[in-house]
Amino acid sequence: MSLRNALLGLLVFRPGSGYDLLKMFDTSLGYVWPAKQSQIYGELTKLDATGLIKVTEEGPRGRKQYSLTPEGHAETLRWLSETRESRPLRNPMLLQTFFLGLLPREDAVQRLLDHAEASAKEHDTLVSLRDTEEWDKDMLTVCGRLVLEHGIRQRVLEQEWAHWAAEQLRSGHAEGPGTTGTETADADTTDPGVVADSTDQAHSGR
Amino acid sequence: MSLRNALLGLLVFRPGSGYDLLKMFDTSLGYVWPAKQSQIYGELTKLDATGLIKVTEEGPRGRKQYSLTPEGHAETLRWLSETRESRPLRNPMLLQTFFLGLLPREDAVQRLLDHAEASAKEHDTLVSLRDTEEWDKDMLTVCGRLVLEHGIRQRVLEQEWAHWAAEQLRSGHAEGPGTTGTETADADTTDPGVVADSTDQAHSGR
DNA sequence: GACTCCATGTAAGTAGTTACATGATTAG
DNA sequence: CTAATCATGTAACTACTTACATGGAGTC
Repeated sequence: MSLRNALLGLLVFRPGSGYDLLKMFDTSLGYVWPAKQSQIYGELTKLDATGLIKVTEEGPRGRKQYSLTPEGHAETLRWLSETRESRPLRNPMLLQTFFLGLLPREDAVQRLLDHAEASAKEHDTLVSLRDTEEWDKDMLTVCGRLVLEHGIRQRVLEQEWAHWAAEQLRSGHAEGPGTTGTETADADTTDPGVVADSTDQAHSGR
Repeated sequence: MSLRNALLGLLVFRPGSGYDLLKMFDTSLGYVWPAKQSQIYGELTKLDATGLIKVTEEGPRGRKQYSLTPEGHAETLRWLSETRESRPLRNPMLLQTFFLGLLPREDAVQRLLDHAEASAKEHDTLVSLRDTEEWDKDMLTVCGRLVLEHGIRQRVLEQEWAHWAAEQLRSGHAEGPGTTGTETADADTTDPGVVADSTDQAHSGR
């Protein structure tokens, strides 16, 4: 549903073709909501069919310029005022972190440091974007700037967290995958399962 | 692909049925990678078919206990060492923020404050989880704790950012949608109207 | 006997990705 | 003339969601 609202939102500001919208996704909106060409065109067709947008002009090369209908405009305001969208639910990087203990400890630590470094690079990109860009005062750029600032702070968080986490692993005494490890615990669930039955795991990481 | 790796990852620690895995998603892993019952069962069937897991025991009520095969184990280590998963790509809340300027200013500000408050509540929940839980030293809980800490820091960030953003909107002088119609600004490309007087975008985060 | 929990599965639909296919217009 | 850019579309696939359907086992 969100792609739909993203498209409608963009069309509030000015009419545009699928191609125009695609460019806007690639340069700005895509940071928080990426979309592929095929998905955008498909969604526009659906929006047209439901009457939330309509073709108001046709240009060269079969260009179709879409504009919001009053219903589309109303729908956008409804979406903004009646729904509160939440944070992202899935975080692949944290999923991997959850299982990082299966790697040899130095590898796991390195993993976290790599993440910190990657975040630092992204941080710099975003900061220079913030400082280079013309930031006038229209709604779109004011709000775009709020979003950008979120991204910057996020990258700072990632770095700080990753360094902290690396330190935890380094100093912690959690066993690596090759040692017997978990035996301290196991109070909770019934199964003493623990990985360790086969010794070959010791060096399986690399 | 990630659900697959999440399931394999859990099965490294101990064999379990679809039902067991579902519970683990609901209580821990689901914070970073939610999954529904139907998807889990479907994925397990596929993993069984590809030989990454197999049924090692059958219990009452048709219970099937799955265990990793050596191939499944290798695949998990490959996933951990050879792929680096990235941050979430889509953030519904930020998508909405991008268009917040379409609401009357006080509504937009309120929106951000609501987000701050919701984040504060989540923060408290996570903190009490951290402080209540038994945190022994086995791999799973050590890494789970890293993930939890990320969540806590994230909620702090959300609050700080939301308050900052609300302040930006409050003090900024961009017009709300009621004042000058952006909606009337059609075909001309560069400026969808709505700007206003006063100066400074005082900048920067904290 | 009723209720809850354990346990699995399938069907229909939405959302998103990858890849292919086609052609017009413009700038050099 | 040729390469880049503008412009749209479709087909096949993977991932995820919602809803339905069924039944065994334990417990009050």
